[in-house]
Amino acid sequence: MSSFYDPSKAEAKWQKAWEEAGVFKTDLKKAKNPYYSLVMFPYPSGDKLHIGHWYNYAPADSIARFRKMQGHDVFSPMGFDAFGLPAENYAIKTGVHPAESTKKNVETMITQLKKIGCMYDWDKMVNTTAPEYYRWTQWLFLEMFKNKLAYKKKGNVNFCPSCQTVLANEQAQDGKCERCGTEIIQKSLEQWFWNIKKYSQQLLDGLETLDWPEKTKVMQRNWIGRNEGVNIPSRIKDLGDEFEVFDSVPQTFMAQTFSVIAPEHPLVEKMVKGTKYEKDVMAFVERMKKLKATEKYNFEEHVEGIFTGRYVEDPFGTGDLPIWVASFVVMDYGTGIVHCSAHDTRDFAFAKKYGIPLRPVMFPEDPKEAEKVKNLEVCYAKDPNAIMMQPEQFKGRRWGEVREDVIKHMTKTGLGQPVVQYRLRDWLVSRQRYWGAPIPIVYDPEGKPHPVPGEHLPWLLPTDVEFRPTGESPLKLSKEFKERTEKIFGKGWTPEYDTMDTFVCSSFYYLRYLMAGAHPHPPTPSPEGGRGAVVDPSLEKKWLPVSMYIGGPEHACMHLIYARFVMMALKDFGYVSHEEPFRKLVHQGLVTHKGAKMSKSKGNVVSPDAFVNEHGSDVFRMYLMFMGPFEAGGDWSDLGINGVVRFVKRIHRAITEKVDMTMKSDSSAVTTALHKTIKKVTEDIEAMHFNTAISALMEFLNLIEKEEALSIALGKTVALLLAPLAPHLSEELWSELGGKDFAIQQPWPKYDPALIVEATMTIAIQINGKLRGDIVVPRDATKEEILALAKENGNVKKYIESGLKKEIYVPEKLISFVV
RNA sequence: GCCGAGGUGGCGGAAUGGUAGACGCGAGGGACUUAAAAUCCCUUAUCCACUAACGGAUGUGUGGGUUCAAUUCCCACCCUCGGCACCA
Repeated sequence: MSSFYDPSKAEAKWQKAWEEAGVFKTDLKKAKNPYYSLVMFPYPSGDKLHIGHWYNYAPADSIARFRKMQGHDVFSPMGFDAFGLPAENYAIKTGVHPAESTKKNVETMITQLKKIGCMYDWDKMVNTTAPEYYRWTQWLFLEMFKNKLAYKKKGNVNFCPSCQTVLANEQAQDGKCERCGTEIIQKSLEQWFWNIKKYSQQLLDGLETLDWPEKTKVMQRNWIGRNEGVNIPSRIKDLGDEFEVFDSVPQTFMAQTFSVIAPEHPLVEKMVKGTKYEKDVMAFVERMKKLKATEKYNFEEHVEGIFTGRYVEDPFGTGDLPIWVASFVVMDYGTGIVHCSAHDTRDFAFAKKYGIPLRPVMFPEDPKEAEKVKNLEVCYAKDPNAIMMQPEQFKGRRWGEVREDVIKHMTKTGLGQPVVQYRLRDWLVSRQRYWGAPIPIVYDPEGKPHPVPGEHLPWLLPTDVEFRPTGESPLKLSKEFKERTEKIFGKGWTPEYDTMDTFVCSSFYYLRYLMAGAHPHPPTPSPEGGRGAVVDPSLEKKWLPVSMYIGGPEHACMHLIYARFVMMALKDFGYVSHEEPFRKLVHQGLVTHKGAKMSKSKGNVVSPDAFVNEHGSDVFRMYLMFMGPFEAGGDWSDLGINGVVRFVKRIHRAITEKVDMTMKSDSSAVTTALHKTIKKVTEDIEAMHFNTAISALMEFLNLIEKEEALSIALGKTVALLLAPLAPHLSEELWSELGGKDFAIQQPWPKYDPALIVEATMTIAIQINGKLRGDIVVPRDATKEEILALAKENGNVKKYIESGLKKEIYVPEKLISFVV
């Protein structure tokens, strides 16, 4: 046995050996005890793998390996979310076609990924840009269309002036483009939407069944934004138009003295047409539209409005409500028109600004404060102890307890009816970009949309286009695309020129992994055009939901909500049996450097390559895991990695030099420590506390280094304990110790609970809560014996001389004396 | 503003009511070496005392509280990070 360990040689050797033996290939059909280990698949960028990739994939692989050794049939696939803007932007700059650069990037990335040494089953790879894949992205669109969940609508949509495309609501984060950070503007465009809103309640309810981080669930709940209230039937005086108005705080409905309507509301024009208000109101509406279209709309700077001259006809018997157009009303929430009262801070401020009358209906107990409310000096809102004055039958009751009764009252008298509103908006799926899956829709000469029939799928992305961001889809520039459409459908027919949001591609990829070999690389069109089912129902039933999904928290309200929606829709369409795709979800933390997020502009990016080339994958991935708790991330240190470099060298040396074939067993102290270590490492990996699992192994190493010789059984157990964390080192030790097959194919070591009990125990002694000494006693000592021994302790003795008030014994841990 | 997570040595962190600082980095000292690297051994929260040996005080963002005992539980506040934010 050699005590010198060369990671670069050993790692290449074992990666090759694993691949040749096919140890990570999963027979999806035959598997008995399935464990689906999934990581968020990467975008194949031209850059090398960064620390974020390693920090996601390596620990995920550790868990997968751990499960495999525990007897699961682990399926751990890898693929590429390869449609998207970077390749297109690269094409604009260099003229290299996105298909070409993507293909090249995928190839380099596969080589890099293989160096991590993860247990991926490469036969099951997917690539979203392969026609065999996007055929299913298009199929999904058609299913949505067929089931009336896809529709085209004109409306104000988020537009990124830099990416020159519209964006979904989820992708406009803090008013900025999720991709490039440019401020979003509003544009009125006709776009394709998917009706995710229909699944609001189901998306909310499903969260209860999931083993996900609570903060992610909270984020999704907030994003869905369930809100209970009443809908108040209302009518415009003289015009007779009827509509409903949502009110989530119905207790104060009697206080409502005016109404506000969104500038883009279609009723506005009708209300003012031919009246003296028309010119000013429509000018205001135009100004609002322009404002939103040119800059990030800041509501605090722009609380403004204008009177329409119209009224809501006396909804509560308190008089007509003047209707104002107001900048702050959201068109997409409720009905785009709201009744306003003195008991809402924004309504109050608006009324004050324009001198609109207010009428408070509840007051604080303190007469002085109540006077202020009466005189409209302050806005009084949402105080549970407020005393109601109106309506008459609720007089004297508290605002905080009257809600349900008011709703009942309104329902009974026809003033309103209970209703639930959600903040979630429909998913805008069209993009005015080239490098995406074409929307499989064609228009007849009248402009009516028709689905592209299944036999024409994949509806190929044309190649004869120029890459120019114009705000319109580049597909318009393709001659072939137009000709193809006319040839198939007839003269005057035109294709849809927009492509799909890449989040559509990633909303079902976990199903396509199960379709073994469906996406060969490089992609080669199969004679059947990749037909079949989106997923084999028996495999879906067996392998879903995903056992463990690991990825960044930034997807909480994007990918993770879209994928859930798509799965629910597919279940309703009858293609899958589960409605939730990911049973357990874990987010990896962020690896920072010098306290800041790594970025090219800050110049603090750490590239894994130099470290991996020098020390190997095992060291690099173990250091990432050792840095801190997995879900918390950590700050990278160039020096800190030395600890793990030493650990790998030392443990290899200790095992290879000290294991003695003739030794039958180890000392009882070493055996106890070994079993304690097995227990700790098992529990810590289970809980994804990799940092403490590694410390436990380091502690154990510190102990065995002091031994003259070790048994072979101990050596083999150590090799196996290392398998999830340092898989190559583990194989090296396993084979050097004469282990059969691969370490990764062995069962996970078990500990013997009887062996972790030590013969003696150390009892700490506290006097008035302060540690004053400790005693070592035999494990079978009684409480009385221990207390007596403690009182004899030299240092303790002088404290308890002054008189003992109380003594507390915590079994096996400590004694607390109170004097 | 609202929601969530967090604040522990020089640094990364450990401990979730029971010996605070495991494990590692860094630093200081020593051994080996002609020398250096590597490796190994000792020390390492702060302050005081002692240094022949034994000790003592303070200490987990701040201020209170509960308890024999609090990093851990409760109350108030400060700070950092993440998310949401005209949603009637």
